[in-house]
Amino acid sequence: MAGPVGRIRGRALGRFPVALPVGELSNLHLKEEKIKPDANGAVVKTSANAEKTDEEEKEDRAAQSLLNKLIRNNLVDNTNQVEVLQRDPNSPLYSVKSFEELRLKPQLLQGVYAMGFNRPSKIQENALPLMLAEPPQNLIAQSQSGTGKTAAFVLAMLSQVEPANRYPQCLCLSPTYELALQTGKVIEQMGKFYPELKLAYAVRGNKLERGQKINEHIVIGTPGTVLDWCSKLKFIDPKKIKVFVLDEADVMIATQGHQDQSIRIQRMLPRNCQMLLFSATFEDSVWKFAQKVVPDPNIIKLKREEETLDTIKQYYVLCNNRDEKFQALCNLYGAITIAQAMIFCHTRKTASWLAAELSKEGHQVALLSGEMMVEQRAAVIERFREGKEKVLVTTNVCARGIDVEQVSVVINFDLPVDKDGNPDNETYLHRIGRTGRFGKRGLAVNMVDSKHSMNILNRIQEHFNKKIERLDTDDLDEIEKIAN
DNA sequence: AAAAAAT
Repeated sequence: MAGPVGRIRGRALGRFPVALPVGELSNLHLKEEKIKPDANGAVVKTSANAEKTDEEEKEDRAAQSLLNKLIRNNLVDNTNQVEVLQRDPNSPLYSVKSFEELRLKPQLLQGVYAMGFNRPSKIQENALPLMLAEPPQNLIAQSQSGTGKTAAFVLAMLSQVEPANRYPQCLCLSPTYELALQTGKVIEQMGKFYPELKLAYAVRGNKLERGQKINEHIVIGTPGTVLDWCSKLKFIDPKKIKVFVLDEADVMIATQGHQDQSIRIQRMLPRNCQMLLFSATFEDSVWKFAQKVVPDPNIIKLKREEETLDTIKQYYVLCNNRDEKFQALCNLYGAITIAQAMIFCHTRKTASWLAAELSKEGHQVALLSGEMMVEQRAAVIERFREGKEKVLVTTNVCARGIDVEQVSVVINFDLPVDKDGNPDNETYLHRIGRTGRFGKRGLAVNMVDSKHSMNILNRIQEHFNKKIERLDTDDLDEIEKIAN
């Protein structure tokens, strides 16, 4: 192991002095001319100041040579799996290996450990120091499903809360009702050692009285309700929000997603509000848009080949029509109910049809789609979380973010396609990411029912450059194989 | 096509 670099010195990173190797390291930053277009052709900006004095040039060269040395000594991540681009040239290239290093408030650190986290995950190592820096830094961060993004931004929100101030200081948007509830629970758990901390859910079904004011410190919600509460209904004063989080950020700012409402909400926030965007996927055009709407962003980006999780085995089943898909699914039922499974359909109609048909065959399944009442939706997802339901038939409403550890199989009864019928690679990755959480093994089975859908699957395969193997559901040995 | 929505 290489010796220490620089000297350890306190530094005002975050609200508390942080011990970190500053000295030479503090001069380390990525130069604009070093940044090349990434694999997707996007060029990312890192440094605001263009002109440099001779002195600065010299410092830059020294910093670069130190960086090279550090890389040789493996002190800096040189695997190139991720690109971490920091905006502030004066902040050190820095990642934490323990939660203690972040100098979190004690009650927050207590919450972290109470949740069973021991060491920061990869994304947490890199994102937390940036998010907790002083002054607050904006961040656009990409990390695979099930790698701890939620805990990362929840920590960022909680560390900014001043409980004495009885008004919303942090706002987090989720694309769906179920995900908002889930993220809310994480906030509550992680913040449970702040006795005063209050959280408000701005979601459908939560009715407030006219003229009422939200005095909770953190608001978690879905875009439509949050926008209403901020504008027309005036329940929330957006002017005092310090941290704005977009979870599943790509779908939140996509034109065909929740762009309208999200941007309208963003415009109501104060200019110096910290913006944090997190997702496992950022399709090229959305990535560019994200960099336009986030001022001076820091960036954590995955290379295409690192987007998929190797722990998730992917298969396809070849059928000729919907009835054959149904039969194949019935053959699989025994294997998938060893643990829990999620079955995705393209429409609400197909989902409810499929749930009904499986029930008729004597297979117990639960159904969850956006056409149901929110109370019912909350009850179903709760039963699924508790393991009272083994199989959940659903639509894209559950494609993103839903974290049920026992889910070991994801079935795409219909392949994910967008409104033009093209393969929806991002949704594919999110769907299969409902399994294989936190390094666990997972299985994805795609049901192909025509030449057309085989073509879609092939294009998904090519996009991720990942082999999807054929599975024969009439062969019991094969099914045995997937059941482990 | 789904989701969001006190319209």
